[in-house]
Amino acid sequence: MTDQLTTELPKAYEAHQVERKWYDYWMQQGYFTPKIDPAKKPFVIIQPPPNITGDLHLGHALTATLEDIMVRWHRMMGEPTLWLPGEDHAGIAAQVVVERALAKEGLTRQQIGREKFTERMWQWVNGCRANIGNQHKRLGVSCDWTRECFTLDPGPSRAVRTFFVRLYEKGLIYRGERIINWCARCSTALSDLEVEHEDVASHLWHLKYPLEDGDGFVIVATTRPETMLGDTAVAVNPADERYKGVIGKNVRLPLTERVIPIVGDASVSMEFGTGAVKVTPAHDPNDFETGMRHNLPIINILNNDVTINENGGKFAGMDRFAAREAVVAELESTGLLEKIEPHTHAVGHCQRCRTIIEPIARRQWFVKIAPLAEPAIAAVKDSSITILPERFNKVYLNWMENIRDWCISRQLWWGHRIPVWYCACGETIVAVDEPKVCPKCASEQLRQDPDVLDTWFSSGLWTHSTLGWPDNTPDLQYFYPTTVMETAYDILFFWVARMIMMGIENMQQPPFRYVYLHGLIRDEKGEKMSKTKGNAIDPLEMMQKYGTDALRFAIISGITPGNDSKLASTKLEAGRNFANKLWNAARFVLHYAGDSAVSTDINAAVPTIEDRWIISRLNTVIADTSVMMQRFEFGEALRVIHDFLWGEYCDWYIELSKTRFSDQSASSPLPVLVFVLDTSLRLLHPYMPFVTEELWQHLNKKLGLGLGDSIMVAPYPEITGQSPDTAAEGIINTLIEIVHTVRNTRAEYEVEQGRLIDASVYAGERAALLKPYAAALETLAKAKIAFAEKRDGEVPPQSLDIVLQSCELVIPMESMFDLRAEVERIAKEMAQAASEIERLEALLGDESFCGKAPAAVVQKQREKLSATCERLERLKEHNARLTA
RNA sequence: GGGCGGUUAGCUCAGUCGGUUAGAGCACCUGCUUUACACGCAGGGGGUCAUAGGUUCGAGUCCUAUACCGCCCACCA
Repeated sequence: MTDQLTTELPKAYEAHQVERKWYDYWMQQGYFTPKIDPAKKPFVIIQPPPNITGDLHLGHALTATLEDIMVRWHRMMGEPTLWLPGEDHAGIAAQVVVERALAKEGLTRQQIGREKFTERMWQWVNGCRANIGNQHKRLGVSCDWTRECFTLDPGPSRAVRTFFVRLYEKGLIYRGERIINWCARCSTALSDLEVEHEDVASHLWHLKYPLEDGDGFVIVATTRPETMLGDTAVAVNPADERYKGVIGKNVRLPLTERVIPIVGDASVSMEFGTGAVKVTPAHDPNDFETGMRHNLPIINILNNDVTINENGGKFAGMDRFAAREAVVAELESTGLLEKIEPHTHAVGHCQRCRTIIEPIARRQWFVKIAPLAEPAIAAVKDSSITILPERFNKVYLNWMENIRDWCISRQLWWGHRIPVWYCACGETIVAVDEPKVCPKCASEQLRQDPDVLDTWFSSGLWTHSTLGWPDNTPDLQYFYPTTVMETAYDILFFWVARMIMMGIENMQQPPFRYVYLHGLIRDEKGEKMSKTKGNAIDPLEMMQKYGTDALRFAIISGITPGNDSKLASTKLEAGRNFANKLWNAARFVLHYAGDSAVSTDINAAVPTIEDRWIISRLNTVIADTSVMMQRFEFGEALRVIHDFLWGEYCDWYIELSKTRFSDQSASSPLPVLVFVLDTSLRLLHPYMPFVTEELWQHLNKKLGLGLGDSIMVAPYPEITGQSPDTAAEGIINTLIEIVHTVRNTRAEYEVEQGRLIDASVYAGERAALLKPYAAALETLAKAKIAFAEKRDGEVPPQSLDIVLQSCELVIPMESMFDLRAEVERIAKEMAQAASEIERLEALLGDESFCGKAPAAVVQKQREKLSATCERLERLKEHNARLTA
């Protein structure tokens, strides 16, 4: 250990000089890996695996810090603590990143082919994972790197295939033609969650469809006129009087001249548009359902690149939006466009590339989710899982209770390949391991489904696939279910909900006890940070500039569960300043301790009142922060520790200790100074691991405390002795009040800095206990104070008599300044002020001045007058007190 | 259309079970080369807790409306 510590502490804390050193030390010692102890209940967090799409951002830093706080705290409490790190292959998001890199070389993934593309993906993964790992390490995360996982590792991949096969065998995975969300840019289907709706100002086109029998028109309203090329019916509400007679008749669909029926369907709203709706089963989820009910044909009019296909007749080959214009133009020229109304509606966009989504009926793989949702709903309702903050219960339940089947197949090249093989004989084989021959016809010509699974399909298994599932490993037995799932609220549905469903399905019990949802970090203006907007704050830069502990302080302080926060540089400065404050407090202690060993047995000597006070306060802080941390109120707990260390330990206890050091006869404050510092450092360690370790090691080593090898495995503080010590707190509060009052008075009366003020304090039975602090008061308040129980007789003339909460303070004014000189000075100043007022009044009474001078100048003189009048009043009051 | 959150000092935010005089950081003003720290010390100014009602001995906190800001969900074309 000796070589780890510099002998002389520099004047300011230099974060980057100590951080790397301690992280390496912790790693070498193997502190991050828990020991399985069947007698103890473990504390477990599975880290939300960052996407391998680039650098870590502040959101990751927040996640990592919150989890590290919990993990370090529980580890110090002696619980076997596992924090399991990993990374997510991130399906579409990562594929987009590499496709962009390819595009810079003028290539597309199609040009290089699936195999080469996958190779490129793996190259990217290897670089990116190493990078993410290093960035996490800089943040100080104490996770168990020996158990690090990647979603595409063999273990988790087998878990994915196993889960797929089991669900398929239970009939909960099926393949079918349904309306899916198609992204033309990504060329894949997406789940409903991956579509982001955004209001777009558009139009409602009213189209005239001629009745086949030549007797007028039915007018339909649509926001996507080009889809009329795929219409296979018109629907009206059977209760709608306007359309009573037309149900069962046919219309001639313009442009295509197909004859399609008019059907009655109760789902049609009579209030919206014209009450008649065109039915396009291939391109609208509603219409798809209507089509099923009425047995309508499904005519898909779009190619994968969302150009119109051969079903669109002469519009074939046109882009969807060009086709829209062309269709409208042609309808207009044939008199079949009734009108165009402005209309704002929500349009779906691809979450990853912002391309407008097209609903298309396609054959895809789906999870029948309602049976999985049912126990997941129950788990939250019966509080097997507690979601924090509580309000997200409602959000969760509302989504789960209205959940729709989940489209899990993606037409991508990056991800877990769907474990399904097809044989030319028509057989479909669903298996965990690749089949060699067709079980039906023994053919070896098997073709695997080309699609991959939604990336969240594997993420959902993460709580148990990382622990060895489907094998019943010792890790799985011991660490499942995990304790806390800590993540941002924006992936409640994507991830948390699915983990709950899959965890219960596979393990028969929920995957975690608590869900703690944190908010998003925004920039100084409150805007969401993003690389494209250029307002993203890079956590690495911040750590470089302010230190890791300062960054951790900045992102934790002032936050509350589930609420967004803003990060400004002032917060980072506050964190850095706090680290430096601690650093110097420790320097003070170490300086006075010298090189000799110090006892921290605070019961060895008779404690002074301030000793009892600081220990009582420390105990209260331990008790309060313990409750707060159990409630996940880390921002508040950090503030309490900060305020104690700065506002009580440094401002008062250290200041009081100075007089004890200078007084040979006084008892040494060192045992308590060291005890409280050691305890506070341990209390703070989960929040600011580096500076606390560095200082604790100095204390431990230099003072020969024998506390252990590292603060991170030292015990988390617990209350010692009786608490609170109200008697001691009362005395010290009185002392503090006296100091504040004298300082206020000094400032108010503009007493010169060095002048020693005389005062008497009448404090009842506390007087005797306060007396020993007379020397301290001379330093802290620059006042020579005589203590007595109570005042006998009147307050002497020309004295201030100040009644405080717990005592009375009398200050003869002649001790603050030379009375006669002060009276003279006041008289002179009063005369000056009076003549100034006279002059100003005359000036302002002069009509020619007020009339001709610029308004601003007049105003200025008026302000000067009122200020001088106020000053004169104050001088008069002062004078009255002096001559009373 | 449904749901949620926010509104507290100039700024960013805390505020626990409803309980004395509503807090912090930053900014601002005044004064300090006090031998741990100027990344500091001491002192100071600054609040109708969005608005209107209500419950209560007592409301920033609970209830009911309203306004503004933000977010989530949603297949009326």
